[in-house]
Amino acid sequence: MLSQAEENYLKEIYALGEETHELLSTNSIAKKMKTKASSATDMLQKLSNKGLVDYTKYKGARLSRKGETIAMTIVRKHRLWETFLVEKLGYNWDEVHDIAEQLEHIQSKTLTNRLDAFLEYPTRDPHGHPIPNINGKIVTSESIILADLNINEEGILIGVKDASDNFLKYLNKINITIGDNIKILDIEPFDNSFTISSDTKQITISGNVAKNLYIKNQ
Amino acid sequence: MLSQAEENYLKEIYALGEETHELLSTNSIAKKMKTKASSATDMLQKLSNKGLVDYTKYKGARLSRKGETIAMTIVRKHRLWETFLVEKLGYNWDEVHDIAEQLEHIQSKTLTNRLDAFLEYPTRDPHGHPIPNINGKIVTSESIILADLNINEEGILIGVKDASDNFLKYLNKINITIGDNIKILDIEPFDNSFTISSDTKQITISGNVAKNLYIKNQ
DNA sequence: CCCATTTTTTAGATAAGCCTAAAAATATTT
DNA sequence: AAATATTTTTAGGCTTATCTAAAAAATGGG
Ligand SMILES: [Mn+2]
Ligand SMILES: [Mn+2]
Ligand SMILES: [Mn+2]
Ligand SMILES: [Mn+2]
Repeated sequence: MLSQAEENYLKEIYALGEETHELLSTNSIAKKMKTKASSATDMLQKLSNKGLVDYTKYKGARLSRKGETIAMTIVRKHRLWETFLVEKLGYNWDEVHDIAEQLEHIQSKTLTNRLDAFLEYPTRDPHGHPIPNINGKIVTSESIILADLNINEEGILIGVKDASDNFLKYLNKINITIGDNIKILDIEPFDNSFTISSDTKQITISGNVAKNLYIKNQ
Repeated sequence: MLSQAEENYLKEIYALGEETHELLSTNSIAKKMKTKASSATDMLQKLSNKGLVDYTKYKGARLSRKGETIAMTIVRKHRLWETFLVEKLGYNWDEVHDIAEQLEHIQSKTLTNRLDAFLEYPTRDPHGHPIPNINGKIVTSESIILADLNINEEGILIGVKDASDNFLKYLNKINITIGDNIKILDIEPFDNSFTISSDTKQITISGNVAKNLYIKNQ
């Protein structure tokens, strides 16, 4: 059985490496864990001894097959609990992360799957992030980044890349939610900002914001 | 913020002292925590420094006012989560303790109360144990022990005192559940066993079992 | 390719929570 | 009331996860 600290490391190493699957630097892992590089080194050595990461001194680390499997179970639990908190307890999408951060560590062979069933097998969490299934596999429709759309193209907002408090609160403020139909009206080459219509309203968002919105690939 | 270990101690000290409110010996606390007396001493010193127990070296300990308040919030969480697991996720009453043992430590100002509302403010958990309300107060109808009833008296089973796996599985086996209408048919003075009718069926239980069943005081 | 800078690892400390063994206090017997 | 037994505390160790400071390795500009 892994400690909460070990599980948190595995999950964040997964998040960091998800896209590139490259070796990750000790520093990048330490930063993600909000800790010091020396602490990250300690943990990488421990996880390496347990066969959960492939780690070479001074080179970097990535999850092993076994480590990735465990990381997926934690991601699954995190996202299912977030879904529970929003769907069943009425929380907002910007309120659930810290609670799920704790709930993801509950150890029970059956709990996760019963929760999954209770929620009727959701495929995405409140931030639109895909929920791994019981086998740890992600099976969801592909998505693209809003910033990659051209003028006059449109699609449904299915998720956010950055799920930080600040970003979610910003989206609340400009009244953009998952499920909105978004159409690109204009792209300003000068600052790369996007003018979009979302359902009825029309707004302008920065290129940075546009890079953090996932649109259903249709 | 208290550690899980500290919270577990407070909760078990509460459970031990609930009835008598007497000073508790280090040994009794150690036994309840399934740990060594020296470890219990360490913890009692720490809790005493934090003002959560009143502790006198070589004499014993009891919860302080402040410690009891905290203990009640943990008991509340434990029992609400057990109720959730049975009512919403379909667990049996003998399967939920270990999971609730973990869930009771989730820290969130709002979660417990939202869960309470979601469950429609239950007053008893799946074992019939009273659930403290948002103010930490227990407000439930009084109950008496089945063993205190006389021949021909009857009442509704509202809870069990011992909620151990073994006892719950025994009750499953003899088909006794909370809500059953139980009537005392005979009490055998020789071994203090009780012959009872529970709904339609008629069975004999030991005096020990009878001492662990709570009947609604009517 | 060398030297300075940056990154990473190691060394040594600390705090929590547990342990065993020994010492101290208390309780029980005779 | 002494001797013995039991209970409780203390002393000292271990593990996990963190930190700071120092050492070692890697990197990159000239
Ligand atoms: Mn976490
Ligand atoms: Mn999420
Ligand atoms: Mn617990
Ligand atoms: Mn219970």
